[in-house]
Amino acid sequence: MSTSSQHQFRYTQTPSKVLHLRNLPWECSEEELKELCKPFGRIVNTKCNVGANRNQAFVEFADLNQAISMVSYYASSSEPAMVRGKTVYIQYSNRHEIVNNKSPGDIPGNVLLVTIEGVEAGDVSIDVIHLVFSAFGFVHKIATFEKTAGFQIPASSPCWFLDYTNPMLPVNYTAIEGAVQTAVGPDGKRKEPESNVLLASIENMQYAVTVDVLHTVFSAFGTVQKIAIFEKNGQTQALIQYPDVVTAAAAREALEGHCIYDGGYCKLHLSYSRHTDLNVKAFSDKSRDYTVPDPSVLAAQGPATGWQNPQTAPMYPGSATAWQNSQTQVPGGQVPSWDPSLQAVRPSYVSAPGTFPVQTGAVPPMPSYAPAAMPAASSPLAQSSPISHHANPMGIAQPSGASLSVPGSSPLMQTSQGFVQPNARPAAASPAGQHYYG
DNA sequence: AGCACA
Repeated sequence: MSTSSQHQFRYTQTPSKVLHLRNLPWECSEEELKELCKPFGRIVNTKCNVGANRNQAFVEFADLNQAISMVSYYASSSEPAMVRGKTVYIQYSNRHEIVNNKSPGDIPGNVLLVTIEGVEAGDVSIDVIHLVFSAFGFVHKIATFEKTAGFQIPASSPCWFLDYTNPMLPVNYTAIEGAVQTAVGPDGKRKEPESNVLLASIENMQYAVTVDVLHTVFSAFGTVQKIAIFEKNGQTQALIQYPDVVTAAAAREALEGHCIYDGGYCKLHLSYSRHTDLNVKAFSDKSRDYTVPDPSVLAAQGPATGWQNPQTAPMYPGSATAWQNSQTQVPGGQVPSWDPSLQAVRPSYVSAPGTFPVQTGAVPPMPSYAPAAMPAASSPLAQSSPISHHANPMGIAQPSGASLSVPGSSPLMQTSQGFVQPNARPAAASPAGQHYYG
């Protein structure tokens, strides 16, 4: 036995600003502690619920004399110190300050642990969580998991993770899209739920696939709200957000397995993302949010009428409108306000999404616009020629305006010419929040 | 009823 432990219980302890209190009622609160001690001085710190029985505590006074006065008082008092009817024994602590080593969960930090009760798994999406907590500031990252037995997150359990801090990727979709596959992996439930957001993997990416290219390709099936491009295991992937599942399903059905360019280049493999609302930088080279009004034309467009609460809109298949499938139809009443104007730039001859001709050789009845009529650098969408597998008159213009000049490449995007004509886009007809390249 | 924290 060491001398220090012998000294631990000595009768005459050196006075300390810190008092050790024992025989407290179980889980004595800090308030109860202060009520007992504050008549003797100013309390600068406490530590409650100490010991296996959680019935000890420490109180630190601002001044040593205050601690001495308390000890002295009760040493000579006929009335012992009491809390909730229990006699409290008070001594000088053998330390001279309280160090508050709180339990991990009590340490103020920049990461909150949120427990959501009374919901089924997946009822509260990461998007909703993001929305809620964004009200108080920038949310850097979110990880969700199910706590079943124990407190550890098993490596095999689903753990949805979003990173909002990557400057290149406003959202680290790499992680979450990867998590989807492991989540539904081994137990046979590989069925991915439909989503209004498509995950596109681009194989054999011989040529650059830009946001603009993707926008053009995927706009053939409806309004593309947001796009995010990222790298995953050296492969380029992209997320394409539609307003609803129906449109996304149509696009997926039509585009799956097809190539953006002739010759098997930039082959698309499409699946459903777990996302319903992407959090992307509105104008970056790797992402685009078409629901955010282009600042350069915002003034001319008036108030934005984009999806202000987009994460809920695509959630209900019942609200899916018919116009995506029947593009000549006037949209129904539940269509957002910008939709009717969309019809103005959506020609009736664009075939239904299901028959969207990609590299299949099915040539739609499209007018042949003169490529020369198009501003050379105005838009990467500018595929004015009809479907042709023989030549790509302009190539896919890069954002810089330079042409790719890919011989023999015939991009998918040609079918989009009908409703996105850079040289004929009516300013008023462009749906609000749908300003493509201002 | 007798000293946290590492």
